[in-house]
Amino acid sequence: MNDLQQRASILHVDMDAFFVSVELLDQPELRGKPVVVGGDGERGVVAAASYEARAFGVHSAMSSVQARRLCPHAVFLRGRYHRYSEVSSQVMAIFKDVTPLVEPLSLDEAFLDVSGALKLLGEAPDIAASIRQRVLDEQGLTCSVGVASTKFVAKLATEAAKPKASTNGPQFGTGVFVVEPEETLTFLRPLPVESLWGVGPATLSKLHRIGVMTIADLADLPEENIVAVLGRSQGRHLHSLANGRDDRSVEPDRAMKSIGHEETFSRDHHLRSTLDRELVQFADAVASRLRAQGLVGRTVQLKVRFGDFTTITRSTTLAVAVDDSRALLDAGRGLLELVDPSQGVRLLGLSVSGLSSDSSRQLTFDEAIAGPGWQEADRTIDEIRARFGEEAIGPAVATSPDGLRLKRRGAQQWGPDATES
DNA sequence: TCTGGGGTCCTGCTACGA
DNA sequence: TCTGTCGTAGCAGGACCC
Repeated sequence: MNDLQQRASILHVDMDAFFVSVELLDQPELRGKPVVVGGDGERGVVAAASYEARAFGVHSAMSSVQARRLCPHAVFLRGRYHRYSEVSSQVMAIFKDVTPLVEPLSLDEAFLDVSGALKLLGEAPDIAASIRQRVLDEQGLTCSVGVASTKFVAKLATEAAKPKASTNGPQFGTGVFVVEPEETLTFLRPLPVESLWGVGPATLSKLHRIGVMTIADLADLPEENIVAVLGRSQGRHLHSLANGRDDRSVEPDRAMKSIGHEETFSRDHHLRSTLDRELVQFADAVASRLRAQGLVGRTVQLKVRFGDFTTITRSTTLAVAVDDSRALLDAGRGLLELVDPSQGVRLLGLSVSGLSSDSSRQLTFDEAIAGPGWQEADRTIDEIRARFGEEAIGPAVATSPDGLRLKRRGAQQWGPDATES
């Protein structure tokens, strides 16, 4: 099968400035103004910037401090992960109405394989246009769509379709950009090599060192030269992409591989006892997400980032897969013992991998003898939260003057609160 | 003036059993 | 009995993505 001869039937849909656009839906008076969504603390980052803010050089992943300096008159909003998640589900539902083959990449992006819908709904570019219209009509949001015969070219095509920021305000994009199979190489070759998915700063500097600046440069080198520089797996992969070859299919049901929670503290912690209190809450957060998804995990990993930004991980694999907060906490505490926090810990994280469905869960020796103690307690907690709300019950260390403050996914997505002490 | 949180994937090393 | 090899699992770190 030659990828270049397939029909263009892969769509990549990307919402335009998604988090900002959702905020503008809820606060229309902010339209036309520079708006930045992200963490508001000293250690926060920008999650999304409106095209008006981008014109001042603000972009996502930039520190909030720097964004404020570049665009002091911008409206800064703290992100609302759950709201974005809710809107995302509605947008994804529109995609799934078109084809069951939808692979979400994040809250605001997905691949769609519409090859099965061509007979019924028309050519892929027409389907792309109708999806854009439906998202606008039903959700009031704009998106850009790339159409191609492979996933990564579709993703690059989306970039070409997107609006661009300028000092005269946002310049509208084409909305849909199509790369027909026979145009693939003409489209790819002039692009800078870092446009390829998987070329980040480290790989880019290796490629620059051997004179590779564009995708054409990479495509024209013998594969073994690239492999010598980047290693077998990455070298072969990028060489294939540069030549327009990508046989990855759209995978609608990708299983989750790990679940974790991590937080950067507003100031460094030097005491193990302080970190332990955080760990209690992380274990509660991770375990409750495991149970909510009917999963159990075996490998527990602790992540520690020190004040100087060096990061270490320590992990352990348990005899049996677990989903209870006590087991996660015990494992996490054992790993924390291996770490000396005296130099100052900036970030702590706890995650679980080696996931499987909880129906395959085995009883531990202790449970088999004494019955499921902590599991029972956790399930009771789940029931109380289901009836009375998430904050109805939680670890004692999570109590604050205004009640419980549980660690939850997205609660601190873009850095610690400005108000946090 | 630094650098979030959620992940995935790959590589290199070590240990271990066959 | 000793030594080498091979596959696999576990662990740590790093690169990358949005």
